[in-house]
Amino acid sequence: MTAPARPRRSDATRAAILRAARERFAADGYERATIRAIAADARIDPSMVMRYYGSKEGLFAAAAEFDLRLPDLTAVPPAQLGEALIRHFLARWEGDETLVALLRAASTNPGAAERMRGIFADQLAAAVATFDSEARTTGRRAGLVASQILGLAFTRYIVRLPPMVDATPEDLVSWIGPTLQRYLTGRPEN
Amino acid sequence: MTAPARPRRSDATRAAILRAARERFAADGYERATIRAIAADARIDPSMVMRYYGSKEGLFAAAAEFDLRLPDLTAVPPAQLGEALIRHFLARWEGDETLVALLRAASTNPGAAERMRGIFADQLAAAVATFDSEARTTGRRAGLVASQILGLAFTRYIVRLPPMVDATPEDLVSWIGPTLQRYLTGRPEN
DNA sequence: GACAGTTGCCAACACTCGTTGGCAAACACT
DNA sequence: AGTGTTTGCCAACGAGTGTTGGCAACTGTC
Repeated sequence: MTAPARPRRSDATRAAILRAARERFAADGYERATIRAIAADARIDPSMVMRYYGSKEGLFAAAAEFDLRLPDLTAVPPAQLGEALIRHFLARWEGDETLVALLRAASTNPGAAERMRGIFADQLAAAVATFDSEARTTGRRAGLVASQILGLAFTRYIVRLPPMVDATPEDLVSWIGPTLQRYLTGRPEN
Repeated sequence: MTAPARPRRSDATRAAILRAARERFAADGYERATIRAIAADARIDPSMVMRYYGSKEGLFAAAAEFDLRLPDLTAVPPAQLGEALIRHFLARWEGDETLVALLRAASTNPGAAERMRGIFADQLAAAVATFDSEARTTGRRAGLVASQILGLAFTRYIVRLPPMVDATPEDLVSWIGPTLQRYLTGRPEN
């Protein structure tokens, strides 16, 4: 349908806009991140943003494209699933501010919340399903993992609770890894 | 300092504004909740909001006043601390939308984030300190508890992940109670 | 009944926002 | 060289924001 992706001269501008948008959305949330500010960061005119992305919603949709890049969990020893997951998420959060942008925006923007639901329903639940075949419990396990992962991100990157900001990745792995492990493979009330 | 709180005829109006503000802040977040919309809900003129609360920030500060009302944890058997806490939080979330308002606003409003830090640093950490005297670990335990509690609220009330919305309170107690228990009394890597 | 204080509404200000249309320069291609 | 397309900027529109000042109606007190 779309053109065969012939490189355009404006690709650099498009990328600059996207980079600035991710920064602003991550720092300020959806409504406080203005098109004008994003354009200023990218050193172009606000109208260019509209031409290339149609609207603010369109820009956000493009900027919030995200892949959790979950590893193949069937290759992980079952007893180390929790540790592997928390390590993966920590690395993914710190290296890419897209998830922080999505997290901040999801609080106030329905579209962002919908996207967040999609990511955790599709990608995370799918990964859990590779080793937990019981369809009824898969969703719950994925939801519980999401609650702890997003709570970690929320307290560490958004609210910036001092104890969570100061904790080293290893601290977090040793405390939260077992939690995820139980959510993934345990039974309640044990 | 302030007058001896003689009842004013406008107290009902003040209360109506506050109630409408909490609803709007909880539903829409800080920036999307407009003074005009809040005033319309309270069936008064927007200028009244300014007269009684000074500014939008002042209104939010008044609307986000919140007490976790944590019980005396020294009266709880040590082995049931986690369960007691998750039960208390679930009841507190569901019965009062102030915390949802604060949670939503904290994503984008620095003042709200500061308030959230204060609540969890002062009230929660203080409660943990009543049975964990080791000052160095108290903050960490409180932070971990906050991460799971806020993650639960975020996924259940804000993003509305289906598995977390559908879970009954008892489901959540049986899964998350043990997590809090370990954060409160356990050691890492067990 | 006169009068100060309170309660409420109306109209407007100054500003910012997303968004649009037009125009000039740079480019690509023949 | 000439033509159509792409890239970029400028100026502006219309809507919505928090906020302000003034004015009418009501309340309570002497």
